[in-house]
Amino acid sequence: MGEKRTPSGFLLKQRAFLKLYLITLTEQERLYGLKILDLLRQEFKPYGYRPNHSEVYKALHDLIEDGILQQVKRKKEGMKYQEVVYYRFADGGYEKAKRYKRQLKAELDRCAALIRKAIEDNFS
Amino acid sequence: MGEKRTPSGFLLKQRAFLKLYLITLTEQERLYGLKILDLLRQEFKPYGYRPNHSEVYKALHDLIEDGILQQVKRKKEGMKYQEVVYYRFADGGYEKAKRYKRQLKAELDRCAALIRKAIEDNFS
DNA sequence: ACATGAACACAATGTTCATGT
DNA sequence: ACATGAACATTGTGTTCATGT
Repeated sequence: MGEKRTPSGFLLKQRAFLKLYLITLTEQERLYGLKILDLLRQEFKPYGYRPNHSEVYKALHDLIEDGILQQVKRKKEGMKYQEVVYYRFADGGYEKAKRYKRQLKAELDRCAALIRKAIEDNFS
Repeated sequence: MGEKRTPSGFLLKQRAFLKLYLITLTEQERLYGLKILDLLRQEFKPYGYRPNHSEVYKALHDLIEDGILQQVKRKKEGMKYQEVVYYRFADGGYEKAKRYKRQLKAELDRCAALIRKAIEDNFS
């Protein structure tokens, strides 16, 4: 019945990948949802990856649920009325963020190794 | 509405990854479904990846639909009665296989680059 | 028990709709 | 038009069931 589904451990999921970037972006500059989306699309364009807006929002919401980020509603630069949602680390969130990043580093290394192996095994 | 779903172009899918290995295994040794599964699980164990039997069968069936492989039902080594399903390249399948592998090589290179970038962007 | 395969169920993620500025 | 978010739909994949040796 309500059994857990055990992942097979293939490559990391897009959601986790985005969460990692969102944490790093929060460490660096203050941005809001759609601006982040623009930025990521530009960054990844040469890599053929174009995330969509929902994934970014869902990743942000995940990070809130994880207790890592919190929202800050602010007036958009220059705009009088339009309010947008910026993010900063929640109380104790920075520690959690560092832990999450450590995990993801291991995951990325694992994925890199898996792909390297596939290239060796199939193209040598 | 029967609209197509455009993939965002994140990492490659498990199915494609397995199809690549199945082609290469077909070039090398004659194996059947569950033996292939055993082999792959052993190979990937150090990488934390453990495919399940359904994915392997689905990948094999995909390759048949693609016109790349065909089934050969044969008695299992030593066994008198048990028939198992081996695979070989279908007519013209080897050419298709080479084309598929070329594509996958590009995909794997792309994924490797994406992961390398993520490591640089988030851990430097 | 091993082997193959289909059916089913849940998870990941892309698309559309709703709401407001 | 931009921005946020939820709802919905489809794909990807893990689990279970069916059938036969």
